[in-house]
Order: sequence, then C-alpha cells, then structure tokens
Amino acid sequence: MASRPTLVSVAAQLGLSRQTVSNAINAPERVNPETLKRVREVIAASGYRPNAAARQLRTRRSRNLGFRLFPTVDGINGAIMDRFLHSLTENLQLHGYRMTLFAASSDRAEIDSYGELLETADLDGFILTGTHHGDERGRWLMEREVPFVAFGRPWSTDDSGCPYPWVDVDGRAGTAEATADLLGRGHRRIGFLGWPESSEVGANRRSGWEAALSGVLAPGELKSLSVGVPDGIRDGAAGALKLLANGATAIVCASDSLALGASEQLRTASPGVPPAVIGFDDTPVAAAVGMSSVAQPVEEAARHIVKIMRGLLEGPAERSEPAAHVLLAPRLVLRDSGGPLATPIAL
Amino acid sequence: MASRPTLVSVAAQLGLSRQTVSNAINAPERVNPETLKRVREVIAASGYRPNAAARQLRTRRSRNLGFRLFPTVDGINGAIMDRFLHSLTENLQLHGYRMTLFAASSDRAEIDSYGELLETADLDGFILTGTHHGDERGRWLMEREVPFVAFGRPWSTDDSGCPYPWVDVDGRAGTAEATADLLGRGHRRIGFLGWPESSEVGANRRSGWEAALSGVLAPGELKSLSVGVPDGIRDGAAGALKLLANGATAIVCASDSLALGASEQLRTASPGVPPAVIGFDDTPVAAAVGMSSVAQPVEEAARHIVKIMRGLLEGPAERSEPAAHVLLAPRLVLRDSGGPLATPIAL
DNA sequence: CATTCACTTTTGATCGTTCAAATTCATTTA
DNA sequence: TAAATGAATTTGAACGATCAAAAGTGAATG
Repeated sequence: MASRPTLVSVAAQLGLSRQTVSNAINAPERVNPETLKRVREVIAASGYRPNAAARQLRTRRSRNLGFRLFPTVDGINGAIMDRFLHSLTENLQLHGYRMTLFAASSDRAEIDSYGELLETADLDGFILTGTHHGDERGRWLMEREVPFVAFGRPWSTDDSGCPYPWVDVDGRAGTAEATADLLGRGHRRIGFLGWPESSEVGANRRSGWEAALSGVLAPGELKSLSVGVPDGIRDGAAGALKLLANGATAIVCASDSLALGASEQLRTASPGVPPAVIGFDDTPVAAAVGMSSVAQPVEEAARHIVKIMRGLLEGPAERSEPAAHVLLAPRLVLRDSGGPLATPIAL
Repeated sequence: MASRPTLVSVAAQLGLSRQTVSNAINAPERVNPETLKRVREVIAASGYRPNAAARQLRTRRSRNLGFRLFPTVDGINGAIMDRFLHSLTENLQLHGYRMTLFAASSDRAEIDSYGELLETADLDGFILTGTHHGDERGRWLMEREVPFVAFGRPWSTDDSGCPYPWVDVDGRAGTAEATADLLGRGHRRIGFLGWPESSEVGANRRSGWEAALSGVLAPGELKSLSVGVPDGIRDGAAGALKLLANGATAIVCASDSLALGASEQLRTASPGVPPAVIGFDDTPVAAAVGMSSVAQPVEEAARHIVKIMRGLLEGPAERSEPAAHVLLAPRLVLRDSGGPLATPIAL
C-alpha cells in the first residue's frame, strides 16, 4: 500500500472491474446487493476516496461553490456575515460541497471573477450576498445558466416574480415587531433611525416601523420621527439627537451600530432609565451591552440556501418549477437595553 | 467555437502540437521566441484557460489552500479575522491561488478534515490560525509533509526553533508601546486588564505592560494592578472596577471588548475626563467610539503568509533552510478614548 | 428449444493536461 | 565527411474517474 488506492486498485483487490466499484459508489442500485457489500467493505478497509480532480475532469462538476468576500466595512454588522459564512460552510460540508472564496472590490470585479473562476476552477455555482436594485450579477449568471442562490432579495419592483432563487430575512416584520413591543410598553412617539433613502434594505426596515405606527400616529408625526443617516455609532448618536428633539421617547434602529449611538443619547437625555432602543442584527456587541435587537436567522438562511442550491445542482435537468423564494422571519431578542455601559458592575 | 478552447484546439489553430502550447504557458524558455509570440496571441484571442481539473489530475496540485473557520465566539474581536481572511484571499488570488473553507469545532475535528480534504480535494496546503501550546495540528501536518503556515506562534518553549513557518504579531511590543504612551501622559499606576493565566497570547501581552513598568513600579504594585478575566465587555467592566479599587488611573487591555467595558468604568469613576484606556486589535468598534487601540497589521501578516506559502509550494523541493518566522510590530492607534458614548454630539 | 428480458458486470473511449522520451533539423565539432 | 551537439518541437503514455454501449448471466416467455 505505497500509494493512494484508486478505483482500479480496489477493483483488482476484489476481482471486479473499475466500473462496478464506481457504480457501487455512484449508483448502488445497479449493483448486486451482495457484491455491493463486499465492495463497500474493501472501500472502507482501504480508505479509498474518489479523486476529486479526475471526477471533476470527467463530470465537469467540482462540488465547489464560489463566495465573494466584501472588503470589511463595518465590523459591527459584519459580524453577522461571519456567522452566515460559517453556517454556510458547515451546511455545504454536510453534503460534500466546499466553498471557494474570492475577493472583489465591486460588482463589476465580481462578475469578472465569475468568468475566471468558472473556467479555471470549474465552480459549480455561486452564492451571492448584498444584492441590490439593478444588480447586474444575477443577470450575468442567468444568461450563462450558472446556478446561484442569493442571500437577499433583488429589490426589483416585483420580488416574487424574480427568475432566480433567493433567501432573505423579513426586515419589515422585524422592525414591526420591535415597534409593537415598544408600543406595548407604553411608548407612543417611537422614532426610526435608519439609512438614507437610497438603501433598499433600509427602506424595508423603515416600512415595518411605519406600518406598526400607522394607526397610532398621524402621517406628519411619522415623518418627523424618522431619520436617515450613514451607518455608524456616531451617526446613530447624531440621528438620535434629532429624534429626541422631535419628541421621540423610544427608537427602533436599522442596525446595532446606529442603536449603540442612539442608546447613549437616550441615556444621557434621561439618566437612570434604561434607554428604549432596539437595534438590528443582534450582533455580539448588542449582546455584550445588553441591548435589545432584532436577530436575523442566518443559520436558517444558510440551510435554505444550501437546500435550494442542492436542488439546482442535483435535481432534474429539466426544472420548470419557478425559482424558490424564501422569506424568513427574524426574532426580537429582548434585553434590558441598558447594561454595563450604563450601570457599572460591582464585584 | 461551440465549446471552450483546449490545448488541442489552440494547437490545431496554430498548426502546432499541444505540448508546444503547454510549454508556452508553463516553460516559455523552451519555446522559440517567435513561436511563443504567435501562441500567446492565439491564446489571448481565443480566451483559452487551462482546465484546472485536468492540470490537477496530472500535477497533483490544485492551487487551493485550506482555511478553517472557527465558530464565531466574539464578534468584536472576530472582526479582525474578517480582515485577515479578506487580505489572505486577495493576496493568494494575485498569485493564482484560491482558498477553500471548512468548518471544524475542535482541533481534533480540524485534523480529521485535513485527511478528508487532502484526499478528496487535493488541497496544496493549509493556513492555520489560533495556534496554542501543545497544538497537535502542526505535528500532524509535518508528519505528512503537508505544507502549511501558521498565523500565530506555536507558543512552545522556544518559538524561534519551531520547525514550521509562522507569522505573528508582537503583542508584547504593542502593550509596551501602549503603556509607554500612558506613562508619557503622566500616568504611573497603569493597570493591565487581560485574560486568565492559561492564555498564552494574554501572557505575552501582559509581559509588554510589565516590561514597560518594571522600572516605575515595584513588583508588588505590579501584581495588584493586573487582573485576568474572560473576554467580553461585562468582564472588562468588572475587571476595571478591581483595578480602580487598587488605584489604577489608566488601563492597558488585552482586547477591545475588555477595553470597552473598562472605558465605561473609568468614565463613571471620573466623569468629564476622557478615560485613559487602550484596547487591543483596533476593531471597528474601537474606531467608532474613539477609543485608542493597538492595531495588528493583519494585511501585512497575510502578505507574509502568502509569500512563505509560495516559497513552500513553488520553491526548490530540497529546502534545507530553516522554517521562516516573522514577528510583526503592531501599531498604536491613538484616539481621544472618549467619543460619542461620553459626549453626545450636537447637530 | 430458441427468444426475449431483466439484471449485473465489463470494455473501450474520453475528459484536458503534463511528463518523459522521442524526433526533427540546422549547426558545430572531430 | 561523419558524428556529435543543441534547440525546438512532437509523440505516446499516463493521471483516475465516468459515460455509453456491449457482453455475460439466468429466468421467463412463446
């Protein structure tokens, strides 16, 4: 046993042909049950594993999927990408798939990489993140019939008619739930701290807040209780100040970064009272400071994506069914929203 | 041109043999300069790209490296892994390498994956992170002569004699610089807020603080000014309280999470004064709240790792030189250490 | 008893590349 | 002039798997 076993060496050991051994692995139903058993025993004993390169050369399948790494922008919200990536890798692994990373600084660069990766690395498909309105990536991939699943809606006029599969989290439902919770605690003038209009994810999250308050506040009041700022703690603090000035007593935020800033402003405005602020993404920072936040079920999203992807890759070639769309409900994680930053802990 | 160009199709177009075209790509010096030029033109025009699977099958090289994803523990400090991963991917990409991810919940599981990945995916090597004393992973890989580079020292008794290559950041130098800076600002009783004794990285960072203060404080005083707690904002707050009780006026921390907690305690203890706290890792949270921190040059580390890895994979087979060890100096990033959490921002 | 059939196993070709060993042809050397 | 050298190119044989089609079983069918 000098070198690694191959199909031929295993077959020779059994007095069978390579193809029978191959069938035992890939199409067991074609093999005589008794033979199958013998083959399997020898495979297990010899530690034989099919060579990926040879298989790939013949089948044109690599069992490798591409995933683009974005330049790190905000490490606070980026933390959920971490969880997503881990969960994705883990789930793919369960089914014999692997993930190949690549870096790209823009969507255009990402598309350029597709060609490169498809041709040189024989990737079977891609997983897209950060989709936005007018995203060219989906179109490019569809034109070439490259399998892919997006984490995030396309944000086109009619998401449900989208020709490619996506999995997303219902941000709107999340902010609505957060707002409802604050209403239940007696708040009426609840502000929304989000991103500028151009952000589709932001608009979606804002809509949940708006819907929850539509019967409570007048449209004019709603308008004065919503601000859009870039993402970040400082921006959040600045935005919160404006909301406070407009009479807000509680704030629902589009991200934990914003919420962290807002939280501090509310605390300064009314010392002693735990700030009624709810963040988004339930990042470790939120957990650490004891801030309530809307948690995205990224693990569940990863599972769905893997399932859909497997359907694309392993399902029948003629798939006339429409592309799968999964919208997952987030979960509101309630904490005291005050925590150690407000009240020093005694030993 | 229905299907993808191959060596044979390109050769036919040129009236040459496949091998000449192959040589033009892999050993240009063997090809007549004029022929070379012609071949290159046709390659460029046809968009030919060598098929990775075929190449891999023949050469037993995949140009793919493995990277283990750890379960996300702390999203605050995990953010630097994000940057590292991105930088690594980017640098490898420049040289035609790719990274394959895999998830493992323990070192033992990681080792199990090695076998699997080496056999089925033909990975050329691995990049290790989170090395610790008595790490079995390095040994396993060395025994099988699998190329790998570690990000992090082995933390054995004599790191410089380590038989395998590593790149690490000199944490000791970082905390020493941080401590020196605080000394320069007039502080004397500077505390160290780190992890329990068992952490080697923590002990290393502690040693820098100790060295910087050795001529300033008595051993007994040093002892009372150092605490070890698990990582996290709450732990940091608790630890800081203890240091304050022992008379500390400034604190050097082993992580930004700890520093964030400590920062708040100092602010409560002496309102109005920006807290003299320095964190470690320079995470986005530190930047966001305006806290000073010791920045790890992860991009530089990634570059070194890629360089060493390329040496292992592409260098002469007989490499008798000792394994490369690179210790990089971190950089102290000074901020006001107060920021928006302390002073609400006016619009 | 020959034919058909289902089931199981085998054979030959192929995927696209690189290695190792020819082969060609012009040029230098003995 | 024959032989040796050298550079440039070509040929045959892998690498290890899967596909497609053929061949070998034995039982059921007419």
